[in-house]
Amino acid sequence: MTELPDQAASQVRLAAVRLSRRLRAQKSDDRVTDSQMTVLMHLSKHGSLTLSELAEAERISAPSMNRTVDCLETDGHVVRTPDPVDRRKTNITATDSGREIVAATLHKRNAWLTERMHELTPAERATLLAASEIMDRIATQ
Amino acid sequence: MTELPDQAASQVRLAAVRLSRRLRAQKSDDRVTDSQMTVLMHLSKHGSLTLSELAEAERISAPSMNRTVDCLETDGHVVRTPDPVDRRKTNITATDSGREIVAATLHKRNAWLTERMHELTPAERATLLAASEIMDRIATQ
DNA sequence: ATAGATAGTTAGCCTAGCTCATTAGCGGTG
DNA sequence: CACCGCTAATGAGCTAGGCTAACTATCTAT
Repeated sequence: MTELPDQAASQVRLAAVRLSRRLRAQKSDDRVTDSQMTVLMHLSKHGSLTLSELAEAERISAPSMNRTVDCLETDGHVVRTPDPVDRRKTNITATDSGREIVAATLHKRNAWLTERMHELTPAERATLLAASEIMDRIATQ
Repeated sequence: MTELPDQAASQVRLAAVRLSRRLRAQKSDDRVTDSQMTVLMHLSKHGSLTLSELAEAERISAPSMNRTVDCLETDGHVVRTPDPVDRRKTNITATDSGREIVAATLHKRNAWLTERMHELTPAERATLLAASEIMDRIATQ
């Protein structure tokens, strides 16, 4: 592994891409898309956030996040309220509808992966969980 | 973890999606896109394959794979040759140009992740590598 | 001979990322 | 106080890469 870092990276890359693709294919109902769901989760965890904060949290560009928030706003799952102090900023908050979706959708959304993880050995699950922490650190650093 | 399978799955899901997104953002030159590169790698490893075989290998639909192969063909990196035995089938083969790209691009493509993995401890790298095998198994099962 | 299955393809849709450019508001300096 | 440069949000338009539905050609089995 140390002598073949490229191949190790290649293997990790392929696995991450394939799993992510497979996860997206499991669309499990719903009322919101995957990226919208991520934003709603973030908002119900952290309360009101600005567009830039949301974009940075997911490491995507502000215009990309703007579109996602637009859709959520149109569907009534978030509201934009201008910041009273700095009027350039817009605070984005989940509505009751948005919070309700998070509560209702979370386990449905993860059902496929949860089931797959059930079929693993405890050691494999532990490895996966440990790795997910590392992957997230790499991805958001 | 066993008592909170949804949260474990959620963590793994987020990590996979975020890492995959981050990886895609590292586009590193080039002459081919990410999915084209994956196909070329597959072809140079396994020789001639049909469209369906390629689609199944990556667990995507035939039309999706068809588009990727179209682009590769237009750019001269693969050729389609009708199967002499079963004329419904089309064998897809990498050209010299395609193989050359695989050789030249592999390490560039993984440079970002390779570098990140270098910053990990050996134990973390081992965890990541072990997890990638599990993730790939889940994704392609 | 024909009916059904299979392989590839075309057309058209969707999600979700991006850059570039614009508008509005903020803060500091001549 | 006027202006300049920075920041926040947004609009426009592009791209990659998934999908389904529907068509054609071919094969296979009855």
